[in-house]
Amino acid sequence: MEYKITGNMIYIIGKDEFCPLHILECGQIFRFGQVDGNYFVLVGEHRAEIFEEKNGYKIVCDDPDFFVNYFDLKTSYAKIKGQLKKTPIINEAIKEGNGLRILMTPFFETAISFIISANNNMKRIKLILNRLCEKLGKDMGSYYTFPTKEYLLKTDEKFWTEIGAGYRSKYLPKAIGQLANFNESIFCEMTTEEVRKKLISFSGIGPKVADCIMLFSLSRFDSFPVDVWMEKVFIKHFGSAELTRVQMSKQLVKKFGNLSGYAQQYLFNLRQKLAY
DNA sequence: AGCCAGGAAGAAT
DNA sequence: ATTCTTCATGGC
Repeated sequence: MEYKITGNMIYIIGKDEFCPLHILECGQIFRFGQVDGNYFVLVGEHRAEIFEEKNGYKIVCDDPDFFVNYFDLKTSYAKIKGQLKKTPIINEAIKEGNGLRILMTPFFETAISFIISANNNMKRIKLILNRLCEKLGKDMGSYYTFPTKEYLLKTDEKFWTEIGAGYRSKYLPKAIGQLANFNESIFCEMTTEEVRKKLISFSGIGPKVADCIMLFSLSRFDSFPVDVWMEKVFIKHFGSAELTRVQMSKQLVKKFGNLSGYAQQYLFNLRQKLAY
């Protein structure tokens, strides 16, 4: 992936491995939007805006080094896509999501976001997270940051109910307490199965949310989150409907190995077409 | 109006 | 160790 940094800008050279539509609209993050037809993305305390150019994209942001890591620009997708194209259904999905990339979202923000995502829909997840940041984030003028642990630790069940988190409101304060004095760097020495087990021990985190956290914030690409959509895709394109979602996920990880997460994202990006 | 959404917790079996 | 029930809420 070719890029160069100039001042507060990152220039993406070429459009084959980077497309804001594919990257942002595939459900790995929820704090993004458009102004004047250009995508912007919020992560932690940062903001970036993406402008399309003739032969690439211009990312205007507050911290280019942070966003080089966030967009994982040092990873080339050529091999990944080449390998995955051998599976016909994913080859089809890659055609429709060629510029997709898996982001490197901070652990704590990802965990909170995906606890909220359980049995929920994209629009309401975005709504709840926007309300959270407006209430507890730092006002940066044109946007609000994601709240710090310090502020999140002060929240109670009532707070989350008020911003519309529904029945997840009772898990969140407990999960925040558990996560706040937990250092995710210990995951480095653990297998993916051990990390998953640890994550599931936290309130509000089950198998699917754990898989999302591992994939989107811990670079565990040997995980394949199976939600209601991927269950439909699995039944139609991969196997029987008699399996549980956890069993489907296991089968898919066995098939795709360290490319599982990428495979999942290409399929999820095309979920409406592939599920029915 | 009823059904659904990037599921998990707790109870029952 | 697995299956069943319940859980808020905004959008379509």
